[in-house]
Amino acid sequence: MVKVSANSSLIFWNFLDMANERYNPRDAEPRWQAKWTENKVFETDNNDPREKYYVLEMFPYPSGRIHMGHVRNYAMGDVVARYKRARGYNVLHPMGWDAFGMPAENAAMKNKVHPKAWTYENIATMRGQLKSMGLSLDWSREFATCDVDYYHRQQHLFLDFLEKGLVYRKNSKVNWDPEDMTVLANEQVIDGRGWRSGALVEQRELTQWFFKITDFSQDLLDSLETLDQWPEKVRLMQRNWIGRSEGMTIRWDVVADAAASGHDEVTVYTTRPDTLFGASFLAIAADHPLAKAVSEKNEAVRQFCEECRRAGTSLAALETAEKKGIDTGVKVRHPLDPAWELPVYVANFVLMDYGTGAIFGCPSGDQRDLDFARKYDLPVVPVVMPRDGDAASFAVGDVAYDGDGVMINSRYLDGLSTEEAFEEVARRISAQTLRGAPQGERKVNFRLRDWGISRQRYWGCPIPVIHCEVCGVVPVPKKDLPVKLPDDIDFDKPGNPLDRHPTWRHVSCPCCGKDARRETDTMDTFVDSSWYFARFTAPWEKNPTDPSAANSWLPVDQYIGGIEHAILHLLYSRFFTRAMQATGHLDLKEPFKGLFTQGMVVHETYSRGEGLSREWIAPADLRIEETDGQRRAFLLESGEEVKIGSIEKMSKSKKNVVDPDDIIGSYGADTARFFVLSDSPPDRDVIWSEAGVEGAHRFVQRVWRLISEAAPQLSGVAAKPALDGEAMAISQAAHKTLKAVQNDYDKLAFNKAVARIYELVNSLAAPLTAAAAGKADEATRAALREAANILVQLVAPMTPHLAEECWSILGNEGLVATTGWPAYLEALVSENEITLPVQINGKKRAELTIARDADQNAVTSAVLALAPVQQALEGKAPKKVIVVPQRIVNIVV
RNA sequence: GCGGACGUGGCGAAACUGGUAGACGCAAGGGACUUAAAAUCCCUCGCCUUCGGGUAUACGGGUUCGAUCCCCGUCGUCCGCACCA
Repeated sequence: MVKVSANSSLIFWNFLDMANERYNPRDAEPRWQAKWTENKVFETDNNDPREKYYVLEMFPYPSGRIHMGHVRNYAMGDVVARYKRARGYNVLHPMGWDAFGMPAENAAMKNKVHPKAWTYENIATMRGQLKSMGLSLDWSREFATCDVDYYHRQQHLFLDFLEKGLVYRKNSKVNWDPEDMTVLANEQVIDGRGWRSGALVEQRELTQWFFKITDFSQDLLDSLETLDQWPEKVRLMQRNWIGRSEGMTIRWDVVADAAASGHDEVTVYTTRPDTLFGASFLAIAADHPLAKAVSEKNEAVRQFCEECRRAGTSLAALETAEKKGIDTGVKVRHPLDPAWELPVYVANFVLMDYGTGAIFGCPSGDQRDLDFARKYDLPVVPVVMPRDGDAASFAVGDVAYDGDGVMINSRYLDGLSTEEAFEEVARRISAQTLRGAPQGERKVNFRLRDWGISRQRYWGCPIPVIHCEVCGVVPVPKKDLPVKLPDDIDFDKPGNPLDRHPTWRHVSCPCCGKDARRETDTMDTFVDSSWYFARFTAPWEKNPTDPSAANSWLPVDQYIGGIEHAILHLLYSRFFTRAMQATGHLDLKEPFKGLFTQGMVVHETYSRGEGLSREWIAPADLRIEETDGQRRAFLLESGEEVKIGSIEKMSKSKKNVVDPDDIIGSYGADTARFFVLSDSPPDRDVIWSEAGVEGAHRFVQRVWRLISEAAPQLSGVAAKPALDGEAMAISQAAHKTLKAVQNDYDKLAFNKAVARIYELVNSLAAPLTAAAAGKADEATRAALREAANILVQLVAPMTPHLAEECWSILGNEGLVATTGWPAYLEALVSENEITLPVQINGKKRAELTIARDADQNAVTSAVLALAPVQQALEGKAPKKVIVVPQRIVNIVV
């Protein structure tokens, strides 16, 4: 694997007595990294007057070691940072750690290490790994979210949000793991059981802290339009998540009856008021107040509601659950016909936390309502018919019609379109009153819920409030911040260690001075990552931000990270930016101007055995052989053959991981960086393969060999592009590539940049070799020196160490890292003559080389004179000649 | 179920969003150098071919002088949301 040995001295290079050694990244990389650090090349000054550029990659969770996904993510960000720096921007490129969270507590329970020690040790390891990648980061701004200094400012923000009414407390249903005695997030509940304990998860009502993200629902939706440098996919996902719908609320009068205990109306939300005459029942959620009231007197209803609550947890159960309901006995009056009475059911498919927790069922227009109606034998009246339907014969069988169309069976609405009927019903019901208030109103509804941030855990940012029996919930005064996590904790028992700490929670009330207790909930770790990008702009500041620094650096110009954060992290950050604007910490709405979601690093899997006894094998433990096009894998130890399986995301469980340390150790950081950037488009998955890495490494060595061999001949001449003569081809290749690659870098098309650079190296190989042998004249050497410099600058963002090494041996002053981007010469990138493909009837039959600025007539007559064209025309005139300037000529015969 | 994306050689992919399909890399094959190997360099490489050419971008249609690109339909893969009223 390690191929960094010096070349055999037996090899005889007749033209060369030096620089015949292979490039040794283990020597060169640390050397250049030290040089960059020593010169503080990547430390950013907030007072630098140049135009700013903020590039940020999603900061890592300090899990222990970096993985290839990190390498790819950070390599991309680093290319952008180095490229923009060369283009003259004042670049901010910081790094930190998303350091709070469950794994530290799990490690504490399992290995008896303190979460703090575990976390900071991991950070130290990973910082070292990132540094070995040679990333152009401003390490002076580094922080971890578990630093007291950071969460102190987060508590400050919390208090400001609280004061602004953006934080509140309410009862809410949570997933409660009775064994671990903790709340679980939805994604931590698998098939109704806790992901760690395996215990059946219960739904519990707890008082929880919430951020009022719904205050911004409409704005978060509307502003997506302005994020034109975000992937359309992500914007769409956010749009769906916010889930805006336009409809109306309608109040239904309850028919006076002994069964209806204390409820005289039911409010439903609907997006289809036009179908009101097709209504045949109301359905309410099991948690609806009316359902609870009825339950007290009706045992059957109580049991049904109970059943619904139990079934609610697992997704699989929801999918397959039969639509079921139970008649409450309550009847309501139709809002457009007081004589019409409808039954009220409790139904298992109605959700309490969407709309009003109550719906009216229109079986002909909604498949679910139809299934329900058929099951309980409720009327099915078609009220909407497709435009081309026949009113007399139109009927609904087993399939509901939920499209637009023409109203039927709807009295005065008949003949109207669905939109017109919507308007008419909305108008009538809004004008109608029930007990002195309008019976309904137009309402925009959102799927987005407020953000519950309470976590019953230790390793998170403490929520800075105090509960006093007299004064109620009292915010911790800012002067008393930070509320620090206690260090002396034990994880012997399940549950929140803060809760059972002997002294921590006991505190006197800041208002009345009486004994009170601290809030023991800590914040969701998504809070930590919702504003770190703002903190990086002035991490030394005693307030959460320095608004002037935040306003000048933000928004982040290019944010790069995984698609898995398309919704939550990005939505929360967008909310936080708005909330911080409302509280004066910065003044903008959208934190991320450009967003790029990179693909994963995937790898083949290897295994032996079948089913339960299947055992996964790490790639490091085997060797691959190829015979007759068949690839086979064998264990290194025993030689036993194992099965080559599918290509999947690198994961510990499938053991198809490659450790970046191993790759950097044997091939160097440049090879690793270059490989993850080449081949696949950056937003797609890249397949890690040994052959691919070898290829990347060959490229690194090739560049070094070509340049270092020619360097003695080039370092003495001044770089000068050749504008004529033999050497012009060299300068043209370099300048054309320069233009193309900078265009690719602008678009983050790293794979295309790589391809272009390969082409340039291929075309420079022969002249460089000739120059090394002393067979190049002065002009050629000057052109080669210039071309070599350009090549080095082009690769510098991707393989920065190699670039510095080449830069230096070519005799250039200073560092590539601080050298400005070269400018291509227009004269060298535009050709005087172009070759046009000539098609006959759309098939290519000839080529025509002609002056670039030749007019259409000149092109036409030149084309018609071509032999293949003459032949095809057989003396006749062409039917049509299409000349696309600079592109193609097509002759129709 | 709803919404979205994608489908190009043995493989990863290009093709300036209607203009020479397969750049570049990987793998493979042949050759040079070498006692031999590694490294390096050169050549070949979608399929068929009677060597003129024919044919090919999941499949079937359409629009166009011209379609990987636009339109309609079919199949397949992946992703997001999911009882949303």
